[in-house]
Amino acid sequence: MALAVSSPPKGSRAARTRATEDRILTVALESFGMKGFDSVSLDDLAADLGITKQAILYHWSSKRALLDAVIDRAALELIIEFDGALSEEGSGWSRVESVVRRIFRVAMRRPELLGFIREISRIGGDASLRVTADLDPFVSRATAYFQREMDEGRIRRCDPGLLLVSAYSTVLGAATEVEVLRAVGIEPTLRSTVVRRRELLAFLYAAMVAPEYARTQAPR
Amino acid sequence: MALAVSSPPKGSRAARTRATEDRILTVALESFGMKGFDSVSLDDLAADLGITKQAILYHWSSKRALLDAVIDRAALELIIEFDGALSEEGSGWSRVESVVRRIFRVAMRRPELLGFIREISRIGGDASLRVTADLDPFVSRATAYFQREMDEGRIRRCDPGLLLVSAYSTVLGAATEVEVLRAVGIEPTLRSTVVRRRELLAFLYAAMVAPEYARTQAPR
DNA sequence: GCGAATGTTTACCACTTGGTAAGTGAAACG
DNA sequence: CGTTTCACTTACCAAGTGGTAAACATTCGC
Repeated sequence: MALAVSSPPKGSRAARTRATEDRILTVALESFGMKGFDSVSLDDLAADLGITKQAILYHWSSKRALLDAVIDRAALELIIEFDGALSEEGSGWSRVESVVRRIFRVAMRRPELLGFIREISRIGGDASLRVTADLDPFVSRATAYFQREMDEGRIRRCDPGLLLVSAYSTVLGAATEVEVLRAVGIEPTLRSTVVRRRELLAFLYAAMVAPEYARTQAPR
Repeated sequence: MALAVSSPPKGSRAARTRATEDRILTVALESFGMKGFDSVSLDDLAADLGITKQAILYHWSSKRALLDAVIDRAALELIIEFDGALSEEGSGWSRVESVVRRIFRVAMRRPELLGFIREISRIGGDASLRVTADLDPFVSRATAYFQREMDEGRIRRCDPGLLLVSAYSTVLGAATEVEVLRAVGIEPTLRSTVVRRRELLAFLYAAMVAPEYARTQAPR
């Protein structure tokens, strides 16, 4: 499926180069995230882009180098998607809720992004180290936020890192494990997604919010 | 890494055939689960087994047919690992706790099994349908169990299917997302795993157990 | 306007992929 | 004991893999 008909190139040479690399990274992220790194050949990518594989290898010296670039891109997009939520107004539960809603939105609209992170986890090695390094500032911000909320008694006290992992994998799972959902008889329609998000928020609310604080706040 | 030196074959011919197919399925499950279906070639598998790729193709007509067999094997092993926990003594929280402990044990000792299920979810299509069908009886039992516990007021009332998915992906995530754990600063040692399991049980307890029932039971 | 840098293509290459065909040695069977 | 069946190997093959070399076209600096 050649998405791009070779359109008349516009702008300065540098701009066009940037645009091409951008398109390659976008399509690569989508393909790697949905099908897996090894399942996508450079020829596949090139065909989707309407160019030849050697054009890709001109911009990155190897498939592996391209992967590194895609990792950086994915980390950047993840941070853009989620970091804002940590800076939003509101405190305690309302901010957690906004993060969850954002993850659901991403899972619905950009499943390849979350799939890609999972794929990188599986590849392991240098790739994992790279995404870990890329995401480190964001993770620090998130854990610090949790720590603060715990100190102020709005969130049940526990290990902030583990809380982050639990919340992450719970939301990611409920949002992305379509086949598992099917197995338990939940067809992934838009309506069912809304229901799932609501129930998941209740689940997380019960798990995270400190009981004393909960009494002063309505769950939703 | 040839695991098996070609040992002197023992037993009847039928028995040896069964043993060979068993070894192939075991190694295939491990490799597919850890590296992904497309990342493992038949030559790789054969090398690990100390046989030739054509020996594999003798038992299954194609790589895809082998995958189907591995799916059935994985589903069977999953059911063996977990179904027992549903039949164990105890009720309410104690039984949930035993299932969680079992998943953690599997995630620690057989990471390839859970990784394989996730890989199948990603492959989608017929493969997903097959594992879904294989696991259906178990899923029915599990949801029925949750339903019963809710009816008797021991578990917070909600959609049993979603509860299953949430619990599944939470535990699976905390148990298997090693790279994510590393990203938040938790090195996956044995000791940290024990800590994580304890915290996760508290997390699940808060999320699942009905408040009225909780007052009559100690969390651990 | 011209040579040089740049982005892309065509033409290859060595190697790996899943899969086929034919042969081989040992066990099963009469 | 002979032969037939079975589990497996050796010998291939066409298609696809990541990657290289060189030719080519466009745009930039001058």
